Amino acid sequence: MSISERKEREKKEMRQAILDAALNLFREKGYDAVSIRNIAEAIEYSPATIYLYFKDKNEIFFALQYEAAAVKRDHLLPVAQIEDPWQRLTEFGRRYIDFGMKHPGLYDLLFIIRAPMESVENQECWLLGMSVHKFFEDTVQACIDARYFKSTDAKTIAYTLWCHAHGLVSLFVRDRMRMYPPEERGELARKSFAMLLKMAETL
Amino acid sequence: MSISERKEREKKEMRQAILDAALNLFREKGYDAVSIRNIAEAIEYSPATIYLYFKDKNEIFFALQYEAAAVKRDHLLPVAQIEDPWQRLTEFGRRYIDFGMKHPGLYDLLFIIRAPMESVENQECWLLGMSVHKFFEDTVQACIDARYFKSTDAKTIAYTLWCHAHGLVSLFVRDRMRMYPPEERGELARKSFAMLLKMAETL
DNA sequence: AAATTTACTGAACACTGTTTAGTAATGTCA
DNA sequence: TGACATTACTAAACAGTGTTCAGTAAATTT
Repeated sequence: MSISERKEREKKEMRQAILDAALNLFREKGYDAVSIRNIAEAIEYSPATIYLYFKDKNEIFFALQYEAAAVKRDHLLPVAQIEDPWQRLTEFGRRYIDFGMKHPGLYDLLFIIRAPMESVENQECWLLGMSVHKFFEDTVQACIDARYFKSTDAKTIAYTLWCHAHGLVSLFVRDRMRMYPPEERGELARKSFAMLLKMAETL
Repeated sequence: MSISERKEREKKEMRQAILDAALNLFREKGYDAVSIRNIAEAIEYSPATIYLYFKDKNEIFFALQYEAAAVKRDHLLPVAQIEDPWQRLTEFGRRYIDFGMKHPGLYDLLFIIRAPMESVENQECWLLGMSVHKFFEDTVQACIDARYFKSTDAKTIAYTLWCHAHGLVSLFVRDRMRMYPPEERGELARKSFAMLLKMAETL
């Protein structure tokens, strides 16, 4: 059955080609500014062809969101190797912010864009994101167990750290740091992260 | 010149009617989901009429952004009455978060939606926002002067506090707290704000 | 009363997401 | 090999979008 195998492979390639083109366009112009016709033109097929591979424009979005979640996981999970929980937590935070800065388009996709949460694709994405979030909360708990924190409220600690990191990245990604000169922004973010760590040590 | 006065008044009323209708629709359905035709229908005029009062759809957005900035200022600036800088700062933070929770549509308009920043309307909005931000940074500086903080890096402290508050609000506004049961979210946000204040005391 | 200015609109243009009917090529099987 | 079925794709259409413009009817000025 080599023929049907080739067909299936080609189908996957086509699907991926659509996703690649879509991601490039989304990153350049944003989700709403990209039309199905734009994507179709980029892959040199008719708009209707896209609908043979994706139910609608949303489903393309969901598939990309899943890809973004996978990239994020791969960016973060290497820290699982770090034994010391406090070091693991700080490196996790550093990498979380680094992911957002390096892939603003993906971060947008995952945490900022207003998106309906329905499809199967998206449920997988959700589960993936949840597992990373659980790893994060577990690391906070490990810090508590190792007496790095006096507080024992792991959930609130994790959420508070997350708020800071998300706030930092999304102010950056959505260009709400105009009051700070461009060349200072990176430095300010780094200083703020360091300040948060200092503060967190007193928890 | 009572006639021309009436005309000018009517012109302002029409402009405001368009803005009111647009804001209602934007809050219900989001910026992109609202069409000029929807707004026109709401005020019972033809779509073309809208263009006599606004250059394009973006300019309606800018005008609303300015209104949002004014609402935010009115929500926050009463704390200027509070003498003690630390109390002033904490109440400012509480109100900032409160504003975001109470007016998610306006918060979105101001800090999340990807928006080109060009028009005159928008420049006024920017100046308004800057003045509130300056008040915030001044309050942090006042806390430093009153020895509430050991650190003297007002800018980084202000930015760090802002990151947390913005992260907290925007995770809420953009519905990224699904891992926490709905009835716990408010409580978690309150706890996190309290935790940040506790941490900030050690700065 | 005539001329001008104002406020508004219908209809069009080029775009959007999506559906449908149809085509041309490929794969299957007698 | 020839007939049939499936696959992969598309042109064209539908209803929607932001926006423009020629035209109109009413209000105001002369």
